[in-house]
Amino acid sequence: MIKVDRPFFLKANCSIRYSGRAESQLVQGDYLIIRKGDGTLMIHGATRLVALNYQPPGAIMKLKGNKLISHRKGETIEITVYHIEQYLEITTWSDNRISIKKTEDDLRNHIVEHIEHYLGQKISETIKEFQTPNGAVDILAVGLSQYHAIEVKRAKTTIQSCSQILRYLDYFKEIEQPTQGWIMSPQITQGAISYCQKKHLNWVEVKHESDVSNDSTDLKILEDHV
Amino acid sequence: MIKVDRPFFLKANCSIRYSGRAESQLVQGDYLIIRKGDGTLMIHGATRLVALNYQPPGAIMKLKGNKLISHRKGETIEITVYHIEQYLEITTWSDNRISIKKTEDDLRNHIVEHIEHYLGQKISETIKEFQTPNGAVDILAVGLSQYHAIEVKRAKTTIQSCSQILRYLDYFKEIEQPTQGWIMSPQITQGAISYCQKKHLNWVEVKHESDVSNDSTDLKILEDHV
DNA sequence: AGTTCAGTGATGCGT
DNA sequence: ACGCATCGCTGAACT
Repeated sequence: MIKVDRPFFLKANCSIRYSGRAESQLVQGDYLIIRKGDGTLMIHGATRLVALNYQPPGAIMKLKGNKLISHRKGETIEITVYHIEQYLEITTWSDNRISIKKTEDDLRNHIVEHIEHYLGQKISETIKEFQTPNGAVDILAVGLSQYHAIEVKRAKTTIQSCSQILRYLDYFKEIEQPTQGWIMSPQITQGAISYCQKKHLNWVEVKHESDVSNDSTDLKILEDHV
Repeated sequence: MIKVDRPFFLKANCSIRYSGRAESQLVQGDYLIIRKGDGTLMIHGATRLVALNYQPPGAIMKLKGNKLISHRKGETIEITVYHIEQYLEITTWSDNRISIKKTEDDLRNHIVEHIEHYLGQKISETIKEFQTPNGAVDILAVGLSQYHAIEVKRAKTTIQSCSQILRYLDYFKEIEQPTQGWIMSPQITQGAISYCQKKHLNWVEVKHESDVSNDSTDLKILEDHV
């Protein structure tokens, strides 16, 4: 008997029906089903990272005959179980989080620390996450004659980042505050470059601090050898 | 002994280190590790839908002492295993895909079929996925005096969808082709409405075909039983 | 509760 | 391979 209120691992021959924001069906087959203590439900097929069907934390599961029914905020997953191959209750399960580096936040902090270097001019003040009605500017830098609205991307900048900053510039235009738009990222796509040129946005290549310090380590080794 | 070339389920006390696009560490604890035949790797904690650490299809796994090392395109996950609680090889595992409805494509097709109704005027031609240098317009409708560039969203429209269509309008402005921008979706955010007004974009409320014909009665019956 | 945005986003489809 | 948009995105932060 499956206890649906505890975390479990289930390998079963089953078929799945989902209804909610969208609707989907999965033909009968052997799938892997995991349910976590917080209500999270995942049905995984043999390939791919993302689950075939899923429900985020908060779902309630019930067993009716050979059907497992999970429900959350108007969304329902119905698992019709034909054969159970493996059923395993998961007892001890840690709930730690990863500590992560090289995020956009890291890069933003690095840029703020070296803002005059990257903008190539005197800056009197920088504000992170400056709120506008059209969203928050990553970094707002106050120069002598104008503002600088800077959008930071941790990886490759695409054309939608250009749009993002244009929305912020719309606001500064409204309040008649001269502002230059900037994008700072390690990489940028060709389409974004073209669009930047048309819209008079500047792009500056920046590196993550850890990548920079790796370079300097190489340099030190080089120096030692010289 | 863990066979790293076959799909497996592993419950283990371990610690994880990830290095690649970003870097992360996960303190020692009891986690659930799944590896699929295509190389997919997931490390799941006790809560949340998304994995703590993961690798998409294509990763190669090797066992070195008590370390499981998975590598893919300059990205490495290192699992230091201290104690194995459960190890299970997953033999039969189906690789079917879900068939899904109420996608953006469904909605787009529905709109095209009733384009004159939704635009309230005579339309001589519609083109799906019309290519511009700034991206593809969902629906381009040719009216008597001007074009209509329509962005379709399956659910709630946010401010970034407005930006998207503005990029396409930039192109039509460049080629001096008068074009009206439209957003069609079941819902829209307040911020998007404001920005639409400023930018002279129109929003039209549209419903998914299945919602209109209210044939989701079977779901309601299901919910009643839950 | 609503809105916006980051993400190791992943995934698919186009060039 | 790169570029771009969608996703039942999820999750988090802030209003």
